[in-house]
Amino acid sequence: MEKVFKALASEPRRRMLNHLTGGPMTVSEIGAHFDMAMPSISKHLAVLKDAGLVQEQKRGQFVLYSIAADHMANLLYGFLTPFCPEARKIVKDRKRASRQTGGKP
Amino acid sequence: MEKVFKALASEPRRRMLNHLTGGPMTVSEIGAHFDMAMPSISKHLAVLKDAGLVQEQKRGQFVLYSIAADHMANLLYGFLTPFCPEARKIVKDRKRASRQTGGKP
DNA sequence: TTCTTAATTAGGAAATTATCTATGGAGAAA
DNA sequence: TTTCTCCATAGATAATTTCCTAATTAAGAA
Repeated sequence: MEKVFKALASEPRRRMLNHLTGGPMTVSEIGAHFDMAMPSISKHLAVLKDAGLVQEQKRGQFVLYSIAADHMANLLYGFLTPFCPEARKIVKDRKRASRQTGGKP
Repeated sequence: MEKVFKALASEPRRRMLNHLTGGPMTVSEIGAHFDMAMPSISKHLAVLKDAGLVQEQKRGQFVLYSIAADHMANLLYGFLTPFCPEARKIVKDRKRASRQTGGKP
């Protein structure tokens, strides 16, 4: 949770996640939406990856990043469980759905 | 969202929220669970309050803090909506339930 | 091979955050 | 009133985060 919330505690990183909802993107494509040097983009993506919020996939000389929306949802629902009883049910339902669609529970 | 995630990006603050699930507590009561000077406790609570994750209530010379679990859940479900379609339904259901129980939508 | 593009790593400056001690203020108790 | 308790604020310092430029690695293209 530490890494997750630290990763989300940055506006550029949250914007990157939003961009990635449109599908996988290369580092340059993502960077095109930001007024920031490329190494900074790369580092932000590394933080998101370290938190498990995105995945990377090398494609020749490119690196494609994609969002790990399911994992992010599981983490946040899990965090909410102690505070919000309904979250427990959501987590359970998600696990069941995941089993049926082939994800490991 | 910036303030919320920055507030949650701290282990002591997340622990404080967990302690508060047991009900309202004074600053000293909360601080008793931490090896930290009182002003630091006070500051962490101020950060949580600024993010809307707790409420404070003065009681004589004491200050009672309590968790704003509903607000926290609404914020996180709202954040998840663009990434996780089911979150939208949850937000909608919560709004409906809130209207029925007297919360303003 | 040599050149170009894509991305990361390295190093350092500036801003933010966390923590402490010391102090201040408001309410209860003596 | 004076004193004590609870809590917040102020100021200083150490640690962390963010961002840049420069250099490096890796893959394609010429």
